[in-house]
Amino acid sequence: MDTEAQSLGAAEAAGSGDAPDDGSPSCSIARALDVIGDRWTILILRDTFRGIRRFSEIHRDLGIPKAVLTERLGRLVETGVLERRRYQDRPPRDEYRLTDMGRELSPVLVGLMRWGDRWLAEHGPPTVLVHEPCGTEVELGFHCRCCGQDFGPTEIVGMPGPGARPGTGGVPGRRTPLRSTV
Amino acid sequence: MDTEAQSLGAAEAAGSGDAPDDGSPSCSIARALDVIGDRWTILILRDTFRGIRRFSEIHRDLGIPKAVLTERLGRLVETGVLERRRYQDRPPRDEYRLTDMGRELSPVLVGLMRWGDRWLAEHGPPTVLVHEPCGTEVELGFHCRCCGQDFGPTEIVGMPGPGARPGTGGVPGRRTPLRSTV
DNA sequence: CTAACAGGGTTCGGATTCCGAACCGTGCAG
DNA sequence: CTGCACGGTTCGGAATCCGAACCCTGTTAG
Repeated sequence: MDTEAQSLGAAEAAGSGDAPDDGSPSCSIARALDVIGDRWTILILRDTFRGIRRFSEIHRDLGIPKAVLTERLGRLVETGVLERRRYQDRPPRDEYRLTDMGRELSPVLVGLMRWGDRWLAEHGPPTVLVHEPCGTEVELGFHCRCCGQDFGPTEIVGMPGPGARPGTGGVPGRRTPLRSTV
Repeated sequence: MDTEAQSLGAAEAAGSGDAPDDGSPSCSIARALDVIGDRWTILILRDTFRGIRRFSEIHRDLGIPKAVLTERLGRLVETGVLERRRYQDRPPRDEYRLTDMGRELSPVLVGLMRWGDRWLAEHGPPTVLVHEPCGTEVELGFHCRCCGQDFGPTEIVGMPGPGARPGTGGVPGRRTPLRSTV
């Protein structure tokens, strides 16, 4: 039988997803989810990527309760994903803009979008993303700088990195013997 | 001033994120979030990618309440992201495995992981993903099949696709005039 | 045969969080 | 002075989440 596993976080295969000692998860996915792991938060970010940046605009667009929007925007600003910036003085109005940190979430958003396009869109993609200079549809995928190749998840393996915690699964520095089961 | 916007879903810039007429959102990101837009759900998927596939293993690994795990696994099976498969008969034991649909979420998971590595990992990435054939670290990014180039989010624009709803923002078929503000 | 145990759940209060509607304060504009 | 838009806060009630306890099936030990 195939008891082999597949990539993604092999280094802490036996650890709990949560706080082993210092209160923060030892997995980058879990840590990322502590910041943006919430439906509303992701939709707010989608809006800011689309240029919808003001409290009232986001509120109108999403139908999100104001109290929740206030809380989510505050948290995003606090963690540095968005910044609050005054864009006019009379009357004073602020908008919420993506920081570099926020902008680097684009692969996650695009990944969700492509997946929804592929598996959940009855009538085809509502929106198509194209490479502006040439108008071709954008691809999102894995790439190897060494081989120059594109490839799928089956060719990926995980191994402990510099931030691996002792006692959370893998022997530090040694490659965890995982292979794809795809 | 720059009132220009950035990619991602331009086609429904004025629409609500939710159900315009048939009860399902007209944005693929929102639709995707209806299926996997939950912290626990994503952590469960992370585990299945790592080869943790049994109820008790996931329960132990995440510390998730059993009732919640039962509900999430049921929903994932129902939507086709996971499948429940018997892997031994005496005693009867099942495991939850990724389907093709589930496996195609890998860019989202990897995107979250890279982002967490880059912005939230104090001591460096807990886990490193490498291209198995050559051992080089995996890159995740946008690619243009036409130009053969890799590029960032600033070179992406959104336009209405075949599944765009009338009255949700853009004129169908016409490119929405968005540019990056990065 | 009986006891003990693991896997995979279900049930049940109590604590959080979410939600929608109403209200509030500031700064214009008429 | 009145009205209005923006960006919130406050406030119950409803939905979720949580941990602990319990349950059923099938297996292994004595």
